[in-house]
Amino acid sequence: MGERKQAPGDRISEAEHAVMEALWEASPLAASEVCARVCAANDWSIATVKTLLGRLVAKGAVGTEPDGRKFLYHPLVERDDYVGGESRRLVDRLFGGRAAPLFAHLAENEALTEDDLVEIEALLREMRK
Amino acid sequence: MGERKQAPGDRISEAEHAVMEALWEASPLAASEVCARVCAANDWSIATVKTLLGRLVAKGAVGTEPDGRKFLYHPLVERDDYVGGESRRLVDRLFGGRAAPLFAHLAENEALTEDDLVEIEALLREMRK
DNA sequence: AATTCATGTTTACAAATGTAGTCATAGTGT
DNA sequence: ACACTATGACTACATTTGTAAACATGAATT
Repeated sequence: MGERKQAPGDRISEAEHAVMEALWEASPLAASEVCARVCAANDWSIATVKTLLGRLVAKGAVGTEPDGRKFLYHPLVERDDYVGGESRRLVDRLFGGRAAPLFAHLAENEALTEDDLVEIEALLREMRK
Repeated sequence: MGERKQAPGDRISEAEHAVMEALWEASPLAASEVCARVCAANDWSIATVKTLLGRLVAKGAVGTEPDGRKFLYHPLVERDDYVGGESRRLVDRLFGGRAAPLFAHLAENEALTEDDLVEIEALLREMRK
């Protein structure tokens, strides 16, 4: 059967997610390199990053490979899976699993740019093909 | 400028959200009535519901009106505002504020039903009008 | 060899969250 | 009047999260 990317209870928290983004953008990275990419934006210290990395490893979302005396970290969860899971959760929780109301909401809130509209139209045509 | 429905730090948690859904569906409700609607589904006791209601009142998301010796609870936050805010947060956090990639994701994961497609197409036409 | 530095590990601690018990109090039934 | 019962308020407590310091260890530098 399918692959289990992550234990179900081990959700990635919001702070952890910022670290994941760094690793998805480039990996493997050392803790210091992750900090270089996220500490300023989030006003974190290296200690915080180390904690978050440790928790992500514990959750099975990040893997390590030794590099000399230190570790390099790399994602074990794919961004697509995470993002898809989170999107799905939101749609399930707020819209009873239906995507159309979400879309309607974004439209109402003017969260849709002209580019979005064009892209979505293209996607729709693609799906209809 | 715009209205501030809720202090920014006072997010509604997931458990609290279930209570809000009950109140959005029908209000005002007594605590026991809320429990009647959510306790079974979430395997909660009345005590849990009372705690959640108390927290929601503290957060300013729910208001009370006395009814004899008890309270009736009603939402102070509109569902549309909550849902819109959460949707926006997700799109911002995961898709850099762009809705199209979210849409693409839902499409990929087959999270879009035929009905969704039809509705979204209609919405698009509406926006183009 | 001694000092410094980077790094992973352990520990810390407050706030939020999930879940619920206890307590005081005010009606209800008898 | 008195025992129950429903109810809101207060208290409780484990877990998760955000944020970080302390510590041990091994490498780098002098």
